[in-house]
Amino acid sequence: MSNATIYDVAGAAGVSLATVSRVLNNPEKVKEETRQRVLKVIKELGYRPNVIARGLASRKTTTVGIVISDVTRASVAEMLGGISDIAHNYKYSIKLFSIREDMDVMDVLKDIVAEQVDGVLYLNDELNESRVEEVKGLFQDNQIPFVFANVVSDDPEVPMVSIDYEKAGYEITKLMLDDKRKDVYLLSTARRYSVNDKKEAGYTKAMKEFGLEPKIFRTSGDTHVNRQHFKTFFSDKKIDAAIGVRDSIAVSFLNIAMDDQVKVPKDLAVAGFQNTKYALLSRPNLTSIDVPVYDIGAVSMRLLTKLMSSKDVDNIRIILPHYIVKRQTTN
Amino acid sequence: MSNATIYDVAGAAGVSLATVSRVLNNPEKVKEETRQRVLKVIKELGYRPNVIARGLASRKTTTVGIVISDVTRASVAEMLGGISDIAHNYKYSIKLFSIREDMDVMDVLKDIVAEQVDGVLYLNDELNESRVEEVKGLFQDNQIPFVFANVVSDDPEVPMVSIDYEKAGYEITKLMLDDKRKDVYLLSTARRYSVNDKKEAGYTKAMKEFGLEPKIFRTSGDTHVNRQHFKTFFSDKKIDAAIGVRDSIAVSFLNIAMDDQVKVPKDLAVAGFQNTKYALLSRPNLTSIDVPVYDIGAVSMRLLTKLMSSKDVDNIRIILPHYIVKRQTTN
DNA sequence: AAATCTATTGAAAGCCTTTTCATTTTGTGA
DNA sequence: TCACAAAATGAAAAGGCTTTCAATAGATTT
Repeated sequence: MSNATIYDVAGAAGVSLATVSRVLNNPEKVKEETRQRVLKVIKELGYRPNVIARGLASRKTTTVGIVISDVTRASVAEMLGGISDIAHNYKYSIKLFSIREDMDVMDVLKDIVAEQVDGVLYLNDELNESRVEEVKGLFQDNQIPFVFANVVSDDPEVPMVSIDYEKAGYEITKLMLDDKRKDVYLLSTARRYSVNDKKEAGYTKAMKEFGLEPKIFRTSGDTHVNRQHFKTFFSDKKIDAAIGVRDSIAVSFLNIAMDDQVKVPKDLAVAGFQNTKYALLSRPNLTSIDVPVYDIGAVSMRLLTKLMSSKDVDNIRIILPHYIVKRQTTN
Repeated sequence: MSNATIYDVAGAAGVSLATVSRVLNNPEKVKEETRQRVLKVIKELGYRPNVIARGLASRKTTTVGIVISDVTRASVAEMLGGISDIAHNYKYSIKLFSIREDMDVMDVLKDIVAEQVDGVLYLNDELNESRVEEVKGLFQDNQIPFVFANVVSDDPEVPMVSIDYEKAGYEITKLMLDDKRKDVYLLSTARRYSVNDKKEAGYTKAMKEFGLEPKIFRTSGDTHVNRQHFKTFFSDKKIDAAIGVRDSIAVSFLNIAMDDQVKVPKDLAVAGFQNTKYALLSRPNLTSIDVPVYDIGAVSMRLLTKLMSSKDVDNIRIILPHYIVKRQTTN
């Protein structure tokens, strides 16, 4: 059927392979007339170049590797949407690599290198600085362009696209404090990631400014476990505001508060991060920091294409704007 | 760095390429002693075979293509999780292909063929029978194994993994009817897909059994548009139960009902399909049909690996079990 | 010890392109 | 019409691996 090779096309069009290849890759180098003839044959035969052979010959696969931890997370999926759209525009294919807990990260990355991708997008926001450096080292050694998406690194050499999480953390905390709240908790994750560290830093800064003691409560990311943790909250603690480092954490906290007949936002203000669908579908609607996740994906993919084509890109560290979406869980 | 080729390994180990290749692909064919020697060199040099070259030579890429419409949808992402896990077990890489509205499906699929994937998983549940046949034809012509995941097709030749959506539709409707509800609406989508057709068929069957007229309300999938549509509902229509073909539809309907002070589940029962996180995070918690989305992904990937390795697979049509998760929106 | 197998290895072809370099064709100006 | 530069084309190498086939070495049989 459509397993015609370049030989078949060349034969049918009465030209050499080289010419067919040129028609496809450097059309301006072949005479209009022959070009049309070749294109006609290509169409008739339904010829599509074998991308593998092309990849071997040109040492370019027009494929990018996307490294993720958990596709299931709404933000990851959303980012993937942006990546996919842009990749399609630039005719890049996407290869997905999930890194699960039990895997050796560097080992997976070496596999990715062996896959001959032209570039790598690293999506895992649950990354700390030392890991970032390791990853950077590996890709640089192998001369593979890479971009971190939604990862905050202080290394100026690391190409990244993110929002200013510290500022966001500061602002949302400030919102609570300006509303005369005193016992503002930050609900963070047990494991430490650079992104959440930044949120914590912003939160802490705001609290300190108001002369208040920062109160960071660490919980697992798991909704069910959270539930257990949060239950004790209203009996034990004085609290009038809670900021979840993720919407899902904020919403599950909110739900438990509602079960306990806590008046929101009168006695308790709640806010989340990411402004996912959860925030919209929760009752009352959750105030949240809108992180332009789709855009982070799209922009980082675009940055990657630049890095893959030319060596000198002016700005390899892009901070996208965020804003607070005020809804019913805050005044 | 680690751009050692098979030649380097062969040279360093004092053997021919063929032997190195055998060590990697048919270890039993090389003497224990030499094998160890080669493996040692491979390790030292950090050699990893170039998968592109390997793909060209062996005509196998150990890569599967996953066709999706919208990664963003929670169910798609979840399925992708299952696929990814199993693919990893079998050492397959994943290439992602999104098909957006404005693209020509068959054209994209031909591209996928050109990408030389060893098999294809088609995830789009928004598929009608004729499209399924077209897709099937293309892949069969090109001898590429394929599986439809979460797609219902009546063609016995089409490999597919799904649940029995008709039965599920019947059961959830029956639940409402057994609870003495009379005005049971099905909130479906404007566009017609085989999966939703099945749900509708089950719903209709149950309604007819109770001598009631089926009332199918079609809306767009978009949450915001739904809102407009649904607003009119409580002033205009008599309704005591609503079944959304997706959780998100059910939840947005539920939210609007709650805004209108409708008593749920007393005066209005609501149920959804898929049992996503939305169902869990909504207030009150949404009753939903649990669709084992992760498993559908995992099982279909496993089925695909079978199809890719051997030609005769006993059962190419797998129906997974579903069940109703009763929560607070129904009695 | 000769004959026959079998296990192990190597040489070389092949997979389908791209790309370099050489060659042929075309076009231009005198 | 001729010389020469530019444009168009083709031949062949290269890319890194798998795989067939032939050759060698070692083991087994008689």
